[in-house]
Parts: sequence; C-alpha cells; structure tokens
Amino acid sequence: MAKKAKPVSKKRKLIGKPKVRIENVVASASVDAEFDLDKIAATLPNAEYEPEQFPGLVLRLVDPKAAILVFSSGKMVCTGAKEPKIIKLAIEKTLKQIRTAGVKVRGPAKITIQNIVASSDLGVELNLDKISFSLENAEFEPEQFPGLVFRIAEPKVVFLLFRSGKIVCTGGKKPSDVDKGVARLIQELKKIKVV
Amino acid sequence: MKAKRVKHRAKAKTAWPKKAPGLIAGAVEKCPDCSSTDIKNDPKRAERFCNGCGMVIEEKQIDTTQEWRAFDYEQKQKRDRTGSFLTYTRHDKGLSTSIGDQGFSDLYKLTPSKRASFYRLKRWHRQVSTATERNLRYALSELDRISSAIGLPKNIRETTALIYRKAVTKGLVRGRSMESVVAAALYAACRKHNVPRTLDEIAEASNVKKREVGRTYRFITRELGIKLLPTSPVDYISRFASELKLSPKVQEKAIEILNKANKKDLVSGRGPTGVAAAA
DNA sequence: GCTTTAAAAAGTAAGAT
DNA sequence: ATCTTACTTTAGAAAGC
Repeated sequence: MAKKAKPVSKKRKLIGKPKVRIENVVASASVDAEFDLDKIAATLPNAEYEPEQFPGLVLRLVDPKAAILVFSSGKMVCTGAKEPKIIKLAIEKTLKQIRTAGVKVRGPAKITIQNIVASSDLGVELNLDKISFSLENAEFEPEQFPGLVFRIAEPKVVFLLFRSGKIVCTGGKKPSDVDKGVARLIQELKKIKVV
Repeated sequence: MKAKRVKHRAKAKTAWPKKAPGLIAGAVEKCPDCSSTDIKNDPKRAERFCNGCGMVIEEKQIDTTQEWRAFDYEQKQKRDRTGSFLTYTRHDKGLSTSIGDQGFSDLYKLTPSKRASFYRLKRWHRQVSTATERNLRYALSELDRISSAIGLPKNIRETTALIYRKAVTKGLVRGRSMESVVAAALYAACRKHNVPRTLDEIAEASNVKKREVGRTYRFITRELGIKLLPTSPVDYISRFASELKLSPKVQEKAIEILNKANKKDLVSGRGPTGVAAAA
C-alpha cells in the first residue's frame, strides 16, 4: 500500500483540496464496572500493567490495530485507530477479553472521540518564515522543531506545517473538523499568498 | 522594632558578593526577620538594613522621592560591577507599573511624606508582596548567576527581568520551576536583542533541561504575546567565526552565502545554528 | 533516538494560596 | 488543606538534529 502522495513535484500554486488521511484516532470510553487490573493483567498475555509507573493497564490489539488503556474505574482510552469505526471494534474486543479474564462487564461502553490526528500534503513548498511573519497564530522555532505550529479557533485544531508542504492536523474531534480545518488553513495561506 | 521591607534591595545572601562598596558593615546584631548578622549601613539613606533579606532595621528618616531616585542611581552604578543591587526591577525601569504590579512603587512614594499611611499599608504590603518579592529576588539572583556565567550585557538582564516579572504577574510560573522560567525569559531576551545564545548554552548555564527551557520559552512567549523572529543565521556567524578562528574574509563570505540562501528560500525549517555552521 | 502538536484516563509531586 | 499545574502511558504523522 502506497504511502499516499507519490513524489508529486511541488507546484507553485495549490489547486483543489489535498487528500487528508487520518493517522490516529484517540477516544475515551467507559462502562459501569470496576476492573480488577491485576486479574486482567495476569490472564491476558497482551496486557501490560505497572501501577507504579502508570495507573492504567495497557492492552494491545492486533486485530483492530489499537492500544487500549484500561483503568480500574471502568474507563478506557483507545489510541492508534486509523479510522473512527475501529474504535468501537477495539473497545468491544477489549471488553470481550476482559470478560474472558473473568471480570464481569455489562452493557455497551459509551465512546467519545477525543482527538484525531491527520496528515496531508499541500503539494507546495512552504516558506515557513514568511508564514510565521504573516500569521498571528503561527509559531515557528526552527531551533526547537522544524515544523511551524498554526492554531485556528474554528474548528479548534492545530496544524504542524513543514517546508515540504506536508502537514499534520491534530486536535479535531470529528473527521469534519479536519476537513474544515484544512480548508481554513488553505484559505489563510492564500490570503498571505504563500500557496 | 520598626522595620519595613525594602524591595529589591537584597537577595539570597549566598549570591551576594563579598562587599558592596559604599556600604559599611554594621554592628553585630541579627536581622529580626531572617536572623542574618549581615547588617549593612547605608550612608546615603541614613539607615541600616539586612543584607540578607532587605529588611530595614533602623530608619533614620529623610526619605523623599528624589532621594529614592538618587538611591536607585547610586545603587545601580554599583550593581553594574557587583551584580548585587536589583535596581533594574524597580519602577524606574517600568517593570512594575506597566504590568499591574502590586503597587510597590506607589508605596515607596508614599513613604516619605505619609508615615502613618505607610504603616497602615505596611501590613498589607508585606502579606501580599512577600511571596512575589522573594520569588523575584531569588529569580534575579538566578539571573545574575547565569548572566555572569555566560557573560551577558545588562540590557539583556533588564529585558529578562522585565519578561520574568510579567510572567510572574500573569501567574505563568505556576506549575513550572522558577529556574526554567528565568532561563526561558533569558532566552527570549537574547532573541529579542539578537544576541546569539543557543538554547543549549542557556540550558547548560541554568541547569534546566533544554527541552524544558524551550517549552517554557514557547509558553511564556505565547502567553505574554511576545512574538520573536527566528534568530538570523547571520547573527551566529561572528561568534562561530571567532570560536573557530576564521578570518574576517571567511566571515564575509559566509554572510554572503547566507544572503543568497535566504533569497532562494532554502533555509526555512533549518535551525539557524546549523545553517550558519554550514555557511 | 529525540524534538513538536492534541486528547483522555488516574495516580503522584510540587507549588501557590 | 485545597487548588493548580505538570508529569507518567498510549499512537501517529511531519522533518531536522
């Protein structure tokens, strides 16, 4: 499977909207139950639990590729999903495994997507210095990180812009936040004539 | 014992230099506040104060606003050499008034003519000021320590003090070590004055992880609405050149190369340090 | 490998008040 | 003593060091 953008030569001007790919979806979930993490850790081979280091038990799933942090309160955090629908599958599988470990769990978990990380390629080389000079919400510290950080309020997302034109969008709660955010970003870049 | 707290007068004893010229050691007695026996006599203001915490032991009066100014000036001159007096954090530097300071400068002005008012205000003054003042004193001694360690001009120390004070006022130090905020403020000040001091140098001199200095720098910079342009690689040329013992001609050429690179838009994303080194 | 961005979970630590 | 921060863990992309 291709990484996505084949070596598309960088154009001077950006045309159309670039394809956005979701790289990671983070969600929180919870069920009405108390989990005996020691018991779960003792029976599930794919579980890691070091309470001294972190209060959550780490469950790694290969099927729906994802990592789930399980807490004794019955709350969980699912990360690594490449798309929103995988979250539900991962949580269901997690609960199934927990039941296998002898821990009773009733009812479906309530899931909330907390963050979506996506990447894209504007297909244009970006002059980060110019962008940082022109956009108020841009912060560029090349000595500390090669990417320029750009925050927008609506939708509330944060972008990392790179000289290559590749970008990362994070902070969104739903896929549309990413799309609207990218559109907004491009709108801003056009205003200052960098794309 | 009547005594009032004099702000920015002194700082942690450990940071004090051997002696402050012009100030004669006082009699053997302890400071009622911090128990230090390091009592100094201030001929100019005709009073004695604790060199450790700044507490004025005996006031022989005659303090006017004008004298305060004179005091500032005199101490400032000494400070430049001893690095002791923190006069640049005073209102005369606009470090208090411009950021909604707790009112120290006003209090000082009231002191000479309104004794009664002063005493009534003293209690409030002490309770609301002490924490911040101590923090400031300590922070500034830290600043002095780091500054002398990497040799920075006083205008940068003043800018750092200003930034630090604003940060404290905005409560940006909470949850962060004061050292990291001082280091971050110092880094910001260097950037503002285009004095090339890398994060590494400041991190090392301040004993704060580079990552933390950077994070704190970005944080306070954002919160205080300070937006600094990335340091130009050119600013590093002279330093690198002298360190590498390069000829002026080479330096010139390096700068030339950088200018070309700039026009070609090929440096964004690259750290100025690396770019300068490459050139 | 490190650095940056966002977000949740439940502990701990440290600081300010 | 309480409130506020931040750190710990998880995943992923970007690109420079």
